[in-house]
Amino acid sequence: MPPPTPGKPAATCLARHRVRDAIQQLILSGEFQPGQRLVQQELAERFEVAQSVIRESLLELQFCGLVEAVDRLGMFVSGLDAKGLRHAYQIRELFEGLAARLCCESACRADLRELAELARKIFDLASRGDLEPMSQCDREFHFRLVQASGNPLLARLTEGYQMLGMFVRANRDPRQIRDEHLEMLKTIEANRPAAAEDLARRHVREAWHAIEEQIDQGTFVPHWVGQVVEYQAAGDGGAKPTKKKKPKERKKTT
Amino acid sequence: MPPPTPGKPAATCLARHRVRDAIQQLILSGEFQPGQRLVQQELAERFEVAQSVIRESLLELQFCGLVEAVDRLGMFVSGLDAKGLRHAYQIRELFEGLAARLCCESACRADLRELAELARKIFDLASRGDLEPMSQCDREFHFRLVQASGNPLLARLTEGYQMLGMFVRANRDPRQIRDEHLEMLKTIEANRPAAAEDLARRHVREAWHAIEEQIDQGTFVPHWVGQVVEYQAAGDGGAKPTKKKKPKERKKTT
DNA sequence: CAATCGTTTATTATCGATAATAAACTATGA
DNA sequence: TCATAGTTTATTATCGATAATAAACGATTG
Repeated sequence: MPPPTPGKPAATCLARHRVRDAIQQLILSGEFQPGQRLVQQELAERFEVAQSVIRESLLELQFCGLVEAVDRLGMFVSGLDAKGLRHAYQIRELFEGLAARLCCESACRADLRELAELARKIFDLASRGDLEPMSQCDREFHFRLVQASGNPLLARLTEGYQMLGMFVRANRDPRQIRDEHLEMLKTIEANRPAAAEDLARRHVREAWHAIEEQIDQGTFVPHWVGQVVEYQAAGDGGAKPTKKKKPKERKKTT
Repeated sequence: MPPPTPGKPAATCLARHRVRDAIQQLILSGEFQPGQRLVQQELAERFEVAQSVIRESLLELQFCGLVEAVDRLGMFVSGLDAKGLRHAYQIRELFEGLAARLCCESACRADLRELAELARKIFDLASRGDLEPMSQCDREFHFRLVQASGNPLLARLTEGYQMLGMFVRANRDPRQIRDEHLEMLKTIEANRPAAAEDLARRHVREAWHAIEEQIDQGTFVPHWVGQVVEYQAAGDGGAKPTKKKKPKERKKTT
């Protein structure tokens, strides 16, 4: 007769997931910088779990694209270079376009209303200069969009992989962003799939152009940006043992 | 002074990867059927590694989309239903289209020559009725295409996730497949990105239609098909604890 | 001073054992 | 017979320890 052990929180989430989310948070918040090495033992002590739990969490994050693993060498916070971002945006453009198109037949009124609400909120926050909440809202807008698309694989890929580029902030006119969002929604509501797809793709392209400009001007900060959204998804990934990573920053013999 | 231990194979690959590939093979070959439970202990004995190694391998495969995990319950070979396949093909269409488009500026002559070679080989094999090698060749064709696109993220997503749909066989006229492949290549060679993208997308749509027809007729076998290609990539993924899975097939008390 | 080789150390990869949990089973009572 | 509660068992999740490995260090020699 095993009593429910009243002292413990029943139905607790897997430690692996808890730690995964926490580390993700740390990466997105900037506390863990791109390129930084993630030492398993250190993290294990920090989160008070065994090293193997950290391993598994990092594996999940690897597949999210937030960390990269090199066999026998370690795991590192993924870097963010211009080329990688361009590639990510090429794909994001497809995803958002497909999402918008599919939404024409899948999104319900409630979804659209909520999306419009978010579009306005993004504008409000931007007007007030609250950049961080604005970014978060913007991400949520796009997450909701793919969720409303009715293609779970699309949602999983977008959320799971985070599409890398979703976590950098494009420096654009908030008014324009809002208008693009709203027009997209209007087109979806009008049930014009081709037009909606086109608008969504254009929207992503505009974002990319803004980021590209920042990169060219040297004003781009190669940082993950944002807080973890409430979503529930993860990993994938794969080991690319061929890729070499700077193994530096190893402790000296104290 | 640790001598190189001459008895052991130096620079051996991670056990995790070895096992991952082996299990993938077993799934694709059909020995492990969709829906089947993957018991860690069992696999650990079979591959002569610790259970934790199996865990990590399965995690990787989960992110590939080949297995699904349910927290505290186990891992199962992914199922293949009509809806899931449709969603996969929606995305595959985008990916192949983008790949073809990008190839116009990225693919070198050698790539194109090799692709043309493969296109012919696919036809030859199909003519002889060698369906399995044919499927493998076809997959290789599409893998090479995304690799030649010059967008590594695209390649990783396509290969890593295997795009699910890439591992079912569409029942089509081999001649038509060949012609579509070759026309696509010709368009790439002629540097007509928009046309190439369009052709690639159409090609995927055709494949999907063939599969859809098979499904409607009830002649579709819900099986993973194929052998592992030599690629090196992996998962992502994420746990979706909400999803319920048949926990059945548990051993009786012997 | 530069290059090479062995030693040390930090770190990952793997292992075997234990704790936690969910399903299967069994007994009990209406 | 059916439902329900307790027990057992199969299995996963976690832990702590060990083996394997790659970088850092240090001495030795040209």
